[in-house]
Amino acid sequence: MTKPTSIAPDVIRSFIERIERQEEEKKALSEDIKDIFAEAKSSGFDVKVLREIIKMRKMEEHERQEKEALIDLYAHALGMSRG
Amino acid sequence: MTKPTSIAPDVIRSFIERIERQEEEKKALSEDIKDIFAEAKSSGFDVKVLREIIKMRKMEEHERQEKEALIDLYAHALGMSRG
Amino acid sequence: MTKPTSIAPDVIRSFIERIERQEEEKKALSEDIKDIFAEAKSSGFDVKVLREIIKMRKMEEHERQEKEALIDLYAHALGMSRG
Amino acid sequence: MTKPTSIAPDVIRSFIERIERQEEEKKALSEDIKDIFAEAKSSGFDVKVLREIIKMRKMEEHERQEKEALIDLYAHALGMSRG
DNA sequence: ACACAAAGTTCGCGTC
DNA sequence: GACGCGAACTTTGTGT
Repeated sequence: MTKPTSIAPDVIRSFIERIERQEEEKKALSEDIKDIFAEAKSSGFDVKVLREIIKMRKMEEHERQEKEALIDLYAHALGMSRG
Repeated sequence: MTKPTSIAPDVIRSFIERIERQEEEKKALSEDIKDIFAEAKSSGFDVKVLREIIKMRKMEEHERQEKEALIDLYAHALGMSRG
Repeated sequence: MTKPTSIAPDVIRSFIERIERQEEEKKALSEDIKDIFAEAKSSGFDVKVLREIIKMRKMEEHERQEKEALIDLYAHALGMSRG
Repeated sequence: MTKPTSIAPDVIRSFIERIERQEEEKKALSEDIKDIFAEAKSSGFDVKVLREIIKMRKMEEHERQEKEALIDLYAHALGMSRG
């Protein structure tokens, strides 16, 4: 068996390119979102208000998840299992 | 009137020391909090559960504030002022 | 023609949901990227170094684009077109 | 003698409120620091540079402490005490 | 020691 | 064009 002479340039390149591809897609999505806000604005909506609403909806979702987590935690602390 | 020959070493020193003092206090508070958790633990409480409860209370407070912000935002968007 | 009774709840809902959908996709991509870094790490690569490389490549890309822009500028100034 | 009906609600409440109080103070300090930076900025200082200086001073302090610790270590190893 | 979570810091956009 | 706000990334701390 032969020992590799260096640290696999192909492998590292592959990782980097995969990541860069995903980041490109993320960037595209960010631009899409920006466009939607612009569209909403030109439909007469207040962008700041929209952002605030979206933020609140996200928090509500998050809070719901936290409640679930807390219930689980109590259940375990009390030696109960959920089934 | 005389132009200062350089950038006020005393002034910059003062700013830096004021900031460092506050950061010291912050660090002390972090340690206090750690101690309280340790104390609670040795009183038989589950630290993880405590953290979760505190997190949820914080979120509820935050959510309340967001609702206020949204109401303000709507009020402004609708040309109303809160008096 | 009927006058709308309020400020188009359906329209605002549509905007918000479109945005939320894109944000979900962004989040999914972020997790994908995280996974790739994890995979690279377990292949023996240093994540911090990888990040650094990616950052450098991005800067180089940026510089390349600036050079392109400059060439275009000159080309136009000289009445040339790139074909 | 009466058996407690549950797991000490007052005690847990006390712990939580003590922690929350310390966290409030931490938050207040963070805001103070922010204000000081703002004040420095409006006095013509570059906030980024200030941050960098503070970071360096912190590192130097850290190194100093390590040296102290090393000296202590030697002192103990040699049966000496610092008076 | 590793992974997840939170905090702090930096970057980019919109506004004035 | 500078300022402030909001989002993204990085880094530090915490729990497993």
